[in-house]
Amino acid sequence: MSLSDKVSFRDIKAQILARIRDRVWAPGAIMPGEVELSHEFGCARATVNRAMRELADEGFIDRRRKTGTRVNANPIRQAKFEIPLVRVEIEASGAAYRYALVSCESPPTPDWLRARLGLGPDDKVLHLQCMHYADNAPFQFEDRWINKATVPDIDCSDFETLSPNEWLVNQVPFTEAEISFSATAANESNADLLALPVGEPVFTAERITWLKTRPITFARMFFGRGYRMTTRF
Amino acid sequence: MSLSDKVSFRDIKAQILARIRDRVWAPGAIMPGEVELSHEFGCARATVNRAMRELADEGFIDRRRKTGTRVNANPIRQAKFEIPLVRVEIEASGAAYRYALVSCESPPTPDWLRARLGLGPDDKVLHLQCMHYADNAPFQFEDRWINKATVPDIDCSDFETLSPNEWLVNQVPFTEAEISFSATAANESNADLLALPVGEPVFTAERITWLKTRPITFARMFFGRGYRMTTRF
DNA sequence: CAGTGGTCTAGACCACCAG
DNA sequence: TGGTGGTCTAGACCACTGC
Repeated sequence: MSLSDKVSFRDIKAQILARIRDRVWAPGAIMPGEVELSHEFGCARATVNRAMRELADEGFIDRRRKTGTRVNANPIRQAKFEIPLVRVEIEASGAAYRYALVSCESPPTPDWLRARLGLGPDDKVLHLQCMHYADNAPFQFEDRWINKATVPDIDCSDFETLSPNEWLVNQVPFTEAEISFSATAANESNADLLALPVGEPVFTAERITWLKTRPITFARMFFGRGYRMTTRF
Repeated sequence: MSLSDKVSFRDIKAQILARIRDRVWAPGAIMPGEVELSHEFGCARATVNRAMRELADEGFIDRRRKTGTRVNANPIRQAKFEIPLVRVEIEASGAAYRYALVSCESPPTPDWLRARLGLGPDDKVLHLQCMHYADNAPFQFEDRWINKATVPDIDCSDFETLSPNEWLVNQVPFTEAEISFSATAANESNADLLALPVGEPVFTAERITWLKTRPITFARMFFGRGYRMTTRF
């Protein structure tokens, strides 16, 4: 490191984090402003700004105009989970991926779904169920409803060999999504498909997507035994 | 909007996203470079840079020197979950929070824990179990091990009224964390505390934290019936 | 009103890497 | 080796908000 080296926003982030960790600036306390720090570190204010902005995004500090920047007392750390396609997730684990369509039909729209997605009285839906296997072991059972009003050119034949998951990604962009995770008990239909006893705990994901304000699809995904969703930071 | 208004990186992000959504730039295709876009939008390159950098962070595009920027074919969208303190989570829901210590002791370190945390043969641990209630209903059962080598000044008396969760946040900063979620079956000890039948599905979180390379704590958190972790984007 | 963060600019140099 | 993204600078003006 020579004197001519420019100071990077990464160095500044690390410095600030170290000072927070070592309680140089106590939780809840105001820390120096951008101008002061840029003098101390001998760099431009923009550089300090980027460092502090990223720290704020990551939940370490709280920034407010006029008041200044405060060290976050209860760091609401946020965990990021990557949500890849099932196929990609399975292939990344080194296993062979296999897809199978279980059923596909166009039933009358159930009331609960109408309520959940905010569908109009005449909106039709497609209902399909399919399986994703990893090395021929059941990995995920997918139970999906698709709004025909938003996705008109759709037909069960589309899903003979391609998962709806992937078909939708390629055909219908979405702008909003809601995901939730929970633990449910295997019922008769998914216990059978996942090769589990009825009542067994199943890691379950629900996902709704919209294009602007128009609902596209509602999906429930039931994962096979022992599934874990993990992240590090 | 007047001609004199400066172009914001937000506008540019929105524009680019719209073009990706509308397949103006197809998935997998190279999109124009920063210089070209800055001319088109009539702004500085730095502004385009910030817009594109954020889109890259969010997983929409893939940037490489020399090659240029590519629209991501399989958008590995990442879901961010906020991981607040249990107390904060409960209070935010409008419920009254209550904490209760179930047990606290210093047993011989179990081998599985030694392996899991990479503890040395002489490292001692503290084991404690506690409950978090929301409006007096069981919300979360916490089963935690703390490494005394990393956290020397620790004693069961610290946790009579303050949850270990909160104590650690205030006393011991961490640098690394690993979190994983799964669905498990209630066993006899947690079924009783959570007021659930044995075998009932339980949403379960495991968390390990380190200070640099030294393990601090391993915790398992079992959530009461119907718990959901939700996010939107 | 005044102080702090938020953003944009114009220009510069650097780092990486495909051809 | 040239082209593209990555970053820093110095300066400017704006926007929000506590006093």
